[in-house]
Amino acid sequence: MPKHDHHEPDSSALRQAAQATLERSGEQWTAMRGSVFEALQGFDRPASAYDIADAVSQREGRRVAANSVYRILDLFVGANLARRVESANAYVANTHPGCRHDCIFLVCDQCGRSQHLDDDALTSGVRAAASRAGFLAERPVIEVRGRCAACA
Amino acid sequence: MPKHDHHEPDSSALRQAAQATLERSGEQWTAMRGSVFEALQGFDRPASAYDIADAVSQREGRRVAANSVYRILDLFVGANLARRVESANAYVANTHPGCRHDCIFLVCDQCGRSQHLDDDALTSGVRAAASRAGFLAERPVIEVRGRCAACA
DNA sequence: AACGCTGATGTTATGTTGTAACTTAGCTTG
DNA sequence: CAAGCTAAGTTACAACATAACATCAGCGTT
Repeated sequence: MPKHDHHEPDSSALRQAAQATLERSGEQWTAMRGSVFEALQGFDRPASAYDIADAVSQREGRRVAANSVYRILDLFVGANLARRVESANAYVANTHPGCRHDCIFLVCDQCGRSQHLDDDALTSGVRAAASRAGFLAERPVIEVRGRCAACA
Repeated sequence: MPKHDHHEPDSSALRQAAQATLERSGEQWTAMRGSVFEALQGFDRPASAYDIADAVSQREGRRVAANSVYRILDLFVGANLARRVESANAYVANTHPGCRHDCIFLVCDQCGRSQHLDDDALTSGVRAAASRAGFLAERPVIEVRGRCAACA
């Protein structure tokens, strides 16, 4: 990974992966969608649709309505490019677009940042428990509110 | 359990248990709080603060602001008389006030009803996973969206 | 080029959820 | 009764989310 690259290779790689994933699912990668994705990536914590609308508005020098952002975020969530953090009414970019598994978010009540955990044993345990109760699990929501290491 | 009782003994027992729990925590059980609790109990699915405000307004024949309901719901959640279902922006009465453990909600996307699971192995697993990540877990949010047995 | 189709976005309006700030009422206690 | 407290009322607004309809660009067809 070249250290001298000014264009943040990780984030541009992620953007490209997101684009590829979206296109593979038969959707277009438009300028607007690119802007929304980049704005989303630019936050270091879950961002609300309105946060993103503001960021995109800045970046484009014109008023972008929350409305349009919601549409695109819904698309992203459906295509797994982004995740919704339910307990924060906010969204994060998925760092592994294309890989579609349940995940766990740890959300700091102090700084607002979140980290992402994968633990298939746990998530499949949750699905199994739902199943034993006769429930058809479609979307587990597993989040933990508390204090992150930096804020504890 | 007497079948002929018209006053629904379970729910009045629950109301009494809730009252006892709240009072044990040093808070008053006022008429308003009673109304809110009973309204909450009266729903067969998670109810929003506004749903409850409407129900209480009906029941009391006067306008009750959502505001007041939120205050009381927050109190109830703090005292464990009620739980908030994050993925539904709604509240349910806790059928076991006084016993303060993590719980899992299964929320049906079709009928909106939710059921409550207890699975200490799972919830402590989630807390442990957070802990391993250096995160101080304060409030796990474990919910599953999908279809209930009746709607599947 | 004119047409009509489609998908994406813009625009406006409105609905829903949640808080904040301040006031009023009722109770308790000196 | 006055002071002090807690609960609840009132008003206003902030934040989150959706609905309905208009516009526009691209594209294939005539």
